[in-house]
Parts: sequence; structure tokens; C-alpha cells
Amino acid sequence: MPDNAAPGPVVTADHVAEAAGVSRWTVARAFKQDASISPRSREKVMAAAKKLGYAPDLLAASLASDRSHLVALVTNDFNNPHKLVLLERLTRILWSHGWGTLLVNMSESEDASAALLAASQRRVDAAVMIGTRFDDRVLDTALGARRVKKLVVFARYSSNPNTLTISCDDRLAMREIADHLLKKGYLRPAFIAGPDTQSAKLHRLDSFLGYWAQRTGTAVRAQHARRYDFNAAIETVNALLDSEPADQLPDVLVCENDILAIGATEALRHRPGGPQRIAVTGFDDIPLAAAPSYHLTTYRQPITAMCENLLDVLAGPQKEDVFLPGKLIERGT
Amino acid sequence: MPDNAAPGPVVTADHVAEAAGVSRWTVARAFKQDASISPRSREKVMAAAKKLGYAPDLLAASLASDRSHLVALVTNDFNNPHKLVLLERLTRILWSHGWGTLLVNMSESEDASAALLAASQRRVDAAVMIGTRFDDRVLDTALGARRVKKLVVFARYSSNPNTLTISCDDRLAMREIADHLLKKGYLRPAFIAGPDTQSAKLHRLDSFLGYWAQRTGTAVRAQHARRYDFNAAIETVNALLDSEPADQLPDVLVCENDILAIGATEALRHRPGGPQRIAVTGFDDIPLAAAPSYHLTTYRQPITAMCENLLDVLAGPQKEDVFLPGKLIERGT
DNA sequence: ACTCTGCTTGCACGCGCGTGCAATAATTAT
DNA sequence: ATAATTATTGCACGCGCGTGCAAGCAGAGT
Repeated sequence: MPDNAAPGPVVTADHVAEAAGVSRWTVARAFKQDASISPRSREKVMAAAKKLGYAPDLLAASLASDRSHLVALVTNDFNNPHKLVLLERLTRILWSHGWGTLLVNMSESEDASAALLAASQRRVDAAVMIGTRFDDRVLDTALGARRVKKLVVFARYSSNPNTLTISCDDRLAMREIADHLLKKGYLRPAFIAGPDTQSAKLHRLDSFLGYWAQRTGTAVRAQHARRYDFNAAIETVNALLDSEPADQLPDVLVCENDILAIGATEALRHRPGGPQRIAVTGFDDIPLAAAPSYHLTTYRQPITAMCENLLDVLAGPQKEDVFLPGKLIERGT
Repeated sequence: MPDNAAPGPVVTADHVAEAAGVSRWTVARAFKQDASISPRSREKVMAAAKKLGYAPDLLAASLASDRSHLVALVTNDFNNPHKLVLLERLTRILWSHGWGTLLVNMSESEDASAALLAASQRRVDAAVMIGTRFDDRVLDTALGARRVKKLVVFARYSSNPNTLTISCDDRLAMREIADHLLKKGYLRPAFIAGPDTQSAKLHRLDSFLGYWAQRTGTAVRAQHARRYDFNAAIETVNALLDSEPADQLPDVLVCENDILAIGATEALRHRPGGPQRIAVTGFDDIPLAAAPSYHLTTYRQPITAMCENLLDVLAGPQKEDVFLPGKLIERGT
């Protein structure tokens, strides 16, 4: 905390330099992590800086160094509370390591290029698509057109070779869920999927179907919701149940995420013919999943580990795609 | 869309100038809204810019002009899905008007000064505290120490004179809710409040109590939750109900926001002695409030109007605090 | 005392663009 | 046709700091 705030003109490194009796560059060194500077000079500088209330101007630093320490967080799905968890973790961890986060909303267009252009005009060091639907093809043009140095796909998959994926291991996750269901004696699961599955941004559907077939030799029925929200899930579940004879109903609904799972629970609970006793599983472990009314068995993504991987990616040169194991959260199912 | 992406060196205004056969400053003018430039030059410049894939560097522009067109969105409550609605609306509207949004997480410290310092180092033109709890006293030191040019408190109240408040009109809202309840014949409301009320960041509690007393002459019991989340609400409601004789239970729980309301509903539904038939109202109209299981009567804040007011504040000189009317959403209650 | 090594400091130059004014070209008035 | 206006364009300077190198300095070795 500065001893006396200088409400007048902005304090620059020059002022500090003068006050400390050193050159401007020594001031810069004092603020740099492992710069060659004597402890004595650093102390002098820091004292002067504190007195004047100086803090380096990151904007000017960005321009000079060509590294902004800014990353764009790009999203287009603001309906899912899980986004909030991701945002909280990402912003907290990134800021604590010196990265600023620009939040970019691409829900208007479904077109990443506009969002990435905007981000690149701010000179971000990287753009992170967090849990977003997007067109894999536009990424190339967006990358080529403007200098987005790194493009990370977070909590989703992309097969674009210019992109880096950091995600939960969906295949493993679905196998764990399937194993859990088999152990509990369920025999006829149905899968409630969302729109992302269709463009292979998530591998939950095919992983589950494949593994279930492998273990039981039976096929699983899947139904797609139009959007990731309660109401779409309710419609979808009703359509599913309406289309099956009463004696062939599924005994568990495996949902691509918690939003769909909660919608599914709602649908089952308010069926025209009275509540249905069908189990439900979700994915993400949003706070509501733990509420007594749902008590949802779900799967928690390793968000902190994913964020730490992101830090590595930001720091170093391009690395390989990362798929991390999450954790099955057993509740009511 | 650039005709052919230039993957090599970054395209600057100089390159465009050369390609268009004009000076660099004419290029700048072509991109400026109402600059004095002939239509012909602008066309030439735009054509060249398109061909080269040029877009102005906002970072350099910020440094040169001392206006970054960046605003910091500061938050510390990532548990409430309503934040996501606010963030979506704010980012969409601000970006579409040329403002970049820096998302700053201050959930670590409860201390705005660290967050504001970080923001100021990025030279934001304004910081917006969105629905945050904060210590009113630190704002001054934070403002003084570093140049945060404008500080806006969004969806909360602040009495700090150096701050601008843009919020829903809580007083009016609670009166509407009270009127609605009276019309429906409720007689014994209880108020479930959160921690913010204690520091007067919200006026919902006292507004409701005051107005109810004025209209009925009876006092309303209030109970505070420790945090804004389901579980805290569940505890709080159970404590409230346990402390009252069975024949003096409230007939409606008026909750400070939807999170508390949903927790309250959960608590009532899972009471040890069986479900309680007590009505619940909320505030914010989060998506879940519309789910069939809750079908919550609640109050929708005028977010879009609030965002447009924010735009005015960002564009012009400091204005006056703004309190906008929202809308009662009548559902199950 | 002198040289060599390694540590510390100073500095010229540039990052890409905005501002304000001066110079030039296009237009209109006389 | 010439002068008076106005529309358009060019330019020097600076925003605050990083980079890479060269100069300065202290201690170790001989």
C-alpha cells in the first residue's frame, strides 16, 4: 500500500528512478523476477516505488515486449452454471500467475473468427475456448488472418492441428460411469445428449455407447436435445419415453451434463402418468447437483489440474493435447 | 475477411498506407468514425486493409491515446448463476460497442484494492463491481492509489461518493412483491436474507420490512444465511422453522435472491416432519427458477437497461446513480 | 599493483498508433 | 480568373517500457 497516494499525474518508472537515484532501467529490473540487480538497488527502488505508489504499466510493457500476458477466454454458452465454475477457477489461477483474462462473448455468431479477431486486436498471447461449440474450419482462417499466437480448446475437443486441447478424459469418465451402473445392476440405459456431440466436441456419447456394447453386447438408445438447457432436456426425455412401450422403458438416463440431467429429473418427476422411477446421471458436478432434491450421481472434471496445464502451455512452447482423469461423484443413483 | 491471410509479420498501418498510396495517418482516419477524410481515400485504405488483413492494434492505440476502451468486471461471488446472466449481457453489450472486458476475480481477498490495482495496471478506463460484496472504505484508497478513472457499482449499492451505482430499484421491487403477496392473501411472511444485507449493499430486507409494516402494521421476522448458496439457505430455513411453534409458522418465505429461494424450497420439501406447504419468493429470475420443480415467483432485474446506462456512464462524464425498475415474474407462489 | 572475471548499471532504439497543427488540394465566392 | 474558404492530408512528437549491448565496478588471482 502506498504511503501517500499521488492523485495527480501518473507515476512512471522515471519518477521512481529519480527518487531512488538510479536509472529507469534499474527500476524495471527491480520489478523483474530474476534480473541482474544488486539487493541494495532493488531495495532502494522498491522503497521509492512504494512511497510514490508506483506499479508498472502492463500496457506499455506489452507493447514494448510483444507479450501482453493477456489471454482471451472465449465462450458462447452462458446457460450452464458450470461455466461459472470454470471461469472462477481460470481467472483466479491465471491472475495469480500474472495473466490477465479478457472475457469474450461469442454467443452472437457461433463464429469464432469475430471473437478471435477482437481478441487479437488486444494482442492476447493466447485464446482459450472454454467449453464452446465452434466450427473447426473457421479456426484456421481466424488463426491465419490475425495473429492469435496460441489457441487452446478447454474442456472440449478439437481435431484442428493448430489447436491445443486441454480436457477431461471423457472416454475414461464414461467407462467409470458405465462400470458404476453395471455394478448397481442397471440394464437398460438411455443416453441424453446435447448438440455438441454431433460435431465431436465431446466424446461422451460414443464412448459410453461403445463401452456399454463392449461390456454387455447391447446397444444403448440415444436422444439429442436441441440445446443445453432444462427445457430442452425435458422435451427430449418426454419424447424418448413417449416413443417406448411402457415395458421397455430405460432404467437409467445417462446425461451428457448436469443441466440435461436436472432437466431429465424434472421431466421424470412431472410425467403425465405420475413420477417415473428411473435413475439419472450427469456430468460436471454443478452445485445444484448436490442439492437434496437431485442428489445427482455425476462426474467432476479436474478443473484445477486443467488450469495448471494451461499455465504450462502459456509459459512454454506448444505442447501436446492433454486429457486428464476426473472423479466420479456417487450420490443418489 | 482478408482475401489472403498474411501469416508472416504483423500488418501495421504503415503497410496499409504504402499499399494504398497514402500516409499512415490517413489510414488511421479511415478507421476512425467521424474523421475528416474523403470517401475516395477511405475506400482505397479499406480495400488495402482488407487485402492485407489489417486491423488496428488496440493496445498501441490505448498507449497513445490514454483511453484503453477496456473495462474491468470485478466479481467475488461465483456461486450464483445469476452472475452468468450478468456477465453474458455485459460482455455482449460492451464488446458490441467497442469495449473490451477484463474479468477480475476478487474472491480470494474480499479486498477490492488488489483487484483494482491489477485492473489499473492494465489501464482500464473503468472498473465495474458486479454484484459484489466489498468494503466501502477500501475503495477510496484503491481509487487514490492507482488511477482507476471510474468506479461503477453494478447491481449493488454503494454510498461511496466517488462511486457510481447502477442497480435495480430494490425498494420498488420489494414493494411490488409485498403488494403481490398481500393480494394473494398471505399474512405471515418471513424474510431470508444473505450476508450482503448487513453491509447495506442491498436494500431488499429493510425495504420489505418497512413497507410491510407500513401496510399491515405487523413486523416481519428475518433470518440471515451465512452465504449465498443452497446449503446455507437450507440451514437457515430449518433454523427458522425449528424456532417457531408449529401454529405460528410463516406462510411465505421472501428470499433475497433465487439461490436462497431454491434452497428454501429444498428445505421445506425435505423437512423432517414431511413437506411444508409454505410459499417462497425469490429475486433475479435465474433459469432454474422457471423449472417445473420450483416454478418460483421472482423479480427480474432490468439487466439490459442497466447495461445501456453503463454505456452512457462509460462514454460521458460522471453521471448520477441510477435505479431502474425491474419486473415481477408471477409463477407458482 | 595489475589483470581478468563476473556482477551490475546505463543507454539508444523501437513497439504501433493518436494528437495537434501546418501544409496542400479542392471548392466556392467575387 | 483570382481570392477566400473549406476539405483533406502529412508530419513531429510522445505514450511507458523492453531488449541487447557496452560501459562501469568490485573482488579474485598472480
